[in-house]
Amino acid sequence: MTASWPGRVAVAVETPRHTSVSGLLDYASEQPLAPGTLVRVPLGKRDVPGLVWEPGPEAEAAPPVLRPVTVALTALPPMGADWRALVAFAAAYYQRGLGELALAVLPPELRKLDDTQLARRLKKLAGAPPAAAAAPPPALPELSEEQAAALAVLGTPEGRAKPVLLHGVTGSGKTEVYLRAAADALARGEQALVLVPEINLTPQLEARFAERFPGRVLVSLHSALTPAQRLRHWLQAHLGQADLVLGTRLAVFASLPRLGLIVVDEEHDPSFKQQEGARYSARDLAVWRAHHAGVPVLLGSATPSLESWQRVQEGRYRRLPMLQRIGGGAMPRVRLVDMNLLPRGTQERVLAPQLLEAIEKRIAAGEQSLLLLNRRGYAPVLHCGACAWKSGCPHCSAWRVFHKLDRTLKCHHCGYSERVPRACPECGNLDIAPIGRGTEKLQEQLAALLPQARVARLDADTTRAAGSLQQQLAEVHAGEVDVLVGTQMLAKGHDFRRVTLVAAINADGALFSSDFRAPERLFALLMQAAGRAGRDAEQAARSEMWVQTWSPTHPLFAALRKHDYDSFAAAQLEERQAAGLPPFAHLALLRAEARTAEAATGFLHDAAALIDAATAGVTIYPPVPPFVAKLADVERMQMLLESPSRAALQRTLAGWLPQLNGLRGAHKGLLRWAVDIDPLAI
DNA sequence: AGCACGCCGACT
DNA sequence: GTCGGCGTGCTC
Repeated sequence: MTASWPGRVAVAVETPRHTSVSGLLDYASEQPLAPGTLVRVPLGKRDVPGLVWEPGPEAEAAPPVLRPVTVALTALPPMGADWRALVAFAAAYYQRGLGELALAVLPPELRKLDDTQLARRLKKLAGAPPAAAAAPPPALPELSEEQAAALAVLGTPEGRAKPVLLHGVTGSGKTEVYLRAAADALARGEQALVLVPEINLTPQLEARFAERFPGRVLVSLHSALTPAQRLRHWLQAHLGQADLVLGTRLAVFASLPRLGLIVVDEEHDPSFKQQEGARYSARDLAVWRAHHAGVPVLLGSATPSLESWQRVQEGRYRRLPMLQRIGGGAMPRVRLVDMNLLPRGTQERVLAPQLLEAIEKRIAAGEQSLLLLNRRGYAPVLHCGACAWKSGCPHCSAWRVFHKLDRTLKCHHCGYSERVPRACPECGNLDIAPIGRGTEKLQEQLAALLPQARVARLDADTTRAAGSLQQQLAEVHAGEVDVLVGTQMLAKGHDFRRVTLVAAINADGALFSSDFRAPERLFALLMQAAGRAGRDAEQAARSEMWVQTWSPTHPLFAALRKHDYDSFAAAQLEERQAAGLPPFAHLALLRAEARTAEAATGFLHDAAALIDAATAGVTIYPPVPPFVAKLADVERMQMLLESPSRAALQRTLAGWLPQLNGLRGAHKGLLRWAVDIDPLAI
């Protein structure tokens, strides 16, 4: 709490919200400091970074004596009012400390510099020429009817008054619409912000923007940049030098003094939700930011999130359909393989014979096949036939995965890794066997089944080294690969011209998950995967999407066959409404971590007891363990809160979370807790 | 979250 | 005799 006072400034300081010290702290300052100024202030024995903020409501008891601001970094232009509003909104909505969030979304390098170092960097940036001599503007491709129609709508003020959902199938040319919309913003002298779900997707989009806008300053913002690059790009955006900012979810917090357009590509992608710390949704914040700044926001997807889809139904978003592929190519034909019909004992070992045959035909024709299996490693678990030992992780409630190439057992959750034992560690039996299969094994099997083919694998293990993803993709593009095996990272965005067959090897996993969003995610993934085939219109007619499934009668597959997102979405929304789930209800998840499950559960129970659920208009569910209950020797439990009213849920949380502090002492072994607003997985 | 203070076990 | 374990408390 703080009051306006001569010589006094309110500062948002990096302190977690669940401590008594939260919100704004007061400091003395001789010179008046504008809100948004970066400062360092004393806190206890430390010097911590902070941001000057506008004073909050009057405090009844101001501290008797104020400590002075240590230093103000006045070389850096203060963070603007729009940026502060965004951060303040996000902190309140996601229930985090203002200063904690504000400083977490600034480039980490910024806090290390003093004012003179900062001034030097800024001077260097100001001196840099604004990009090389303008290359000739490229010839613009002719627009399809749907692209032209979408742009016509976007060109009118009414068309931009609401968030726009660009519902475009893979290959329909959404990117061209982004480019034209960005061109409009640039022509108005404004900046465009383009968000993509994954770092992997930035280079190709960056290339297209760079080609289209020669002479304009384009910067990227994502966590794979070096600290110095990230600071430089961030500063270029903050100073208004960058015209185009392209980045992953963290870029939604970029400081953009001339913001004129926000694009969220693949808006349905779960990667837009931060899964640690402040668990914000960059897509939702993008919509808020655009609305607050009065600029258009463009959400693009072939399979929109049901949240966005429902908003279209309610008339809050405008949908612009783009359902034709450029060049008139058809979507690939979907072929289901009923795994129940395969001979017993063969299902786990090989692909369905008809799929194998189809792949062989592609190889003979010089075309490529893409096989998706969402499991890294050779086998998800090792098993001893004699004593039933399995390769569990000693630190997590999960199996350690057998990686054959480097002969290790690796936990994909905590990273614990050991050499594969020669014999069962329990009983000494030499006959320990892998169960199930991952991408390594699939690649091995394919190589044996298709000795004439060049079989490559692309997953997080093969792309660990910097640049290796781009290099492997280049090999695929160059036609040096016949069959490409990989995880879902293959399904996203990459434009494979020679691929005419895509197969999901084990599509079902998600269907049996307890997560209510599993069908939505699976449908999106399969549609996206299908979009990888037949990007070349000439081949589109012959291209196929194969799905191996144990539940061929699931309605999801019927919709997939027809590439019918609309009916799938309608059916899902009906189920969600009946069950009182998002987007018809709002969720928050309180997660607790402790030495023992009992401590975590006890804390959650006590926390629940603080709320009068009936009066609050909120339903509180009993604590349950998450999918991986123990992670790195920490036991975890979570408790779901649900309300049909977002406001009621927000009100409850705001009053409740500060009280949880007082519960800490009563639960021995409780390590920490956190709330996740609008959780994606429950 | 840091970083202190503070009170009990095995080491040079 | 100290070094150090982490419990509890404070930070404008």
